Amino acid sequence: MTLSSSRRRRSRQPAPASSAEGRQSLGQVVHPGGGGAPFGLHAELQKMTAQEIMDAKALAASKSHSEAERRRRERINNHLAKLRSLLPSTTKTDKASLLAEVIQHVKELKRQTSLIAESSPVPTESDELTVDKEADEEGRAVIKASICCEDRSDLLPDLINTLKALRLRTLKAEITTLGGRVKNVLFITGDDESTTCDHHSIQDALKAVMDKTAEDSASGSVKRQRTNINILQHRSL
Amino acid sequence: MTLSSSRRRRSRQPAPASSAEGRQSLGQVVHPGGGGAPFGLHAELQKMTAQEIMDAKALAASKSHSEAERRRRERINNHLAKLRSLLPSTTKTDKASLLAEVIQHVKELKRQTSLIAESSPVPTESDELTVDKEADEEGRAVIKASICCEDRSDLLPDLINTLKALRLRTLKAEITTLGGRVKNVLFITGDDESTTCDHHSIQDALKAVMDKTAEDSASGSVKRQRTNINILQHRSL
DNA sequence: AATTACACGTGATTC
DNA sequence: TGAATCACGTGTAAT
Repeated sequence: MTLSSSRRRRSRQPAPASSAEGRQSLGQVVHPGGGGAPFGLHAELQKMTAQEIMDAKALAASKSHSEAERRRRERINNHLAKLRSLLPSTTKTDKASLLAEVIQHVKELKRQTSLIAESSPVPTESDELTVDKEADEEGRAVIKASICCEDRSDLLPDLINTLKALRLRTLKAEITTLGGRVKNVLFITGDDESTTCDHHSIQDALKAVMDKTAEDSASGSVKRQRTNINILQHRSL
Repeated sequence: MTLSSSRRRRSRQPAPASSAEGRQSLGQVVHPGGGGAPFGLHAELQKMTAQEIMDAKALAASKSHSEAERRRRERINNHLAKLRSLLPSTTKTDKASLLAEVIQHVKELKRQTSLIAESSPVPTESDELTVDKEADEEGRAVIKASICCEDRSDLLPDLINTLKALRLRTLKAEITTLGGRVKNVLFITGDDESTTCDHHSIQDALKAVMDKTAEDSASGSVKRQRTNINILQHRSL
C-alpha cells in the first residue's frame, strides 16, 4: 500500500470555502483597522466595535470549543492511565504500546476464564458449546459435549431426539442448573460402527438445539427469573 | 477548581520566540516578494529560489511530520478497534466510553480469575495471601489462610514458628507444589480461648513469612528452576 | 539531525 | 443551535 493511498478522509464535501473567510489562528487575531488609520471617528469606532464583537463572539466560541476538547482529551488520558495501572507491566510508557498490551492482557484473561469455564460444571451467563474427542478407558472413541444455555423444559427431550437422529448413544450426562441457566456435559459414542460421528455434524446439531429460544410448545410460558441464585442443583445420571 | 487553573502545559520554557519568526500554517506559505514587486530580476529570482528552497525544505519536513503523526494515530485507532471487537458490548461508539468499558472488563476478568485462583489448590505465578474466617462444623471459629509464594526449604518451619508465636493451632494443611512454587492452605484455630485471633495480626505475620526471600541460612543455595513443570506434587496432612 | 511521541487548537460532522 | 466527537496539522520536547 502506498503512502498516499493510506489517506482516507472522512466523508465530507470538497470544502465549500466556508462562508466567513477563515480567521487565522485566532489566538492573536489581526485587527485590520486597529492602527490609527485615516477614518472618521465614528466609522472607526463602529468598525472597531463590530470587529470586537466578532472577535468576542468567535473568541468565546473557540475558547469553549478548545476547552471542551481539552476535557475530552483529559478523560481519555485518565482512562489510559487507569488502564496502565491495572496492567502488570507498568514499564511501557508509549500510548500505542500500552493499548497493545491491554489487548494482549484482555485476550489472555479471556483465554483463562474460558478455559476455567469449560472444565467447570457450573453454568455461566454466556452460551457455550464445546465438542471434544476423548479416549475411553477401553480405548473406545468417546465424545464429550458441553452445552451451556438458558434452561427450558424441553431442552433435554430436544437433546435426546437430536442424538437419536444422529444414531448416537449417551454414556453419561452431568446436568447442572443455576439460576435459570443449565450446563449439560454429555459423554456420547456411536450407536454402532456405521454412524456419523464427526465433530461438525454433532456441533451443528447441538448448536441448533442450544439456539432454540424458550418460546415454543408452551406458548405463554412464564419468564423465568434470571437473577443469581445461591442454590446449585446438580444431578448426574 | 477554576477553568484556568486546570490548564497544565508541559514543562517548557516560556516560548523564547523561536529564532526564525514562526512561519504560519505552512500549508499555504505567504511569499512576501511574489507579486511582481519593483525588484531587480536576479534579485527577485534569487529571492524566489531562496524562498522556494526554504519552502521545499519546510514543506517536506512538515509533510513527513504530519504523515508520521497520521501513522501514529492510525496505530492507536487500530488498537482501539481491536479492543472494541474484543469487548462483549460493541454498542458504545464513543472513544472514551470504549476505554471505560475496557477498564470495567479488565477489572471483571481480573476479579474472576483471582476468585478462581483462591479456590484452586494449584499455586500460581504471583504471590497471594488470603485470610478468611470460616465456621467449623461444630460452630468453632476457624481461619482459612492461603499462602502462595516461591518455595523454599524453611518455609514450613517458618510458618510453624510463626503460628506457634501467635499461639495458634493448625487443624489441617494442604500443601501443593508446582515448578518451584508452593501453595499452602492452612486451617487454623486459637490454641486456647485467650489468643490473638484477629485477621490483621495473622495476615501481617504470614505476609512477613511470605515476603522472606530464599537467601538465608543456606547462603549459597542453588537457584531453583522456575520453568513450568507438568509434575504436580500434593500432600495433605 | 532525524525520528518519535504528546498536547494543543481547529474545521468538520453529527445529534 | 450548541454540545460533543473526531481527524488533522502543528509546536515542542526527548531520544
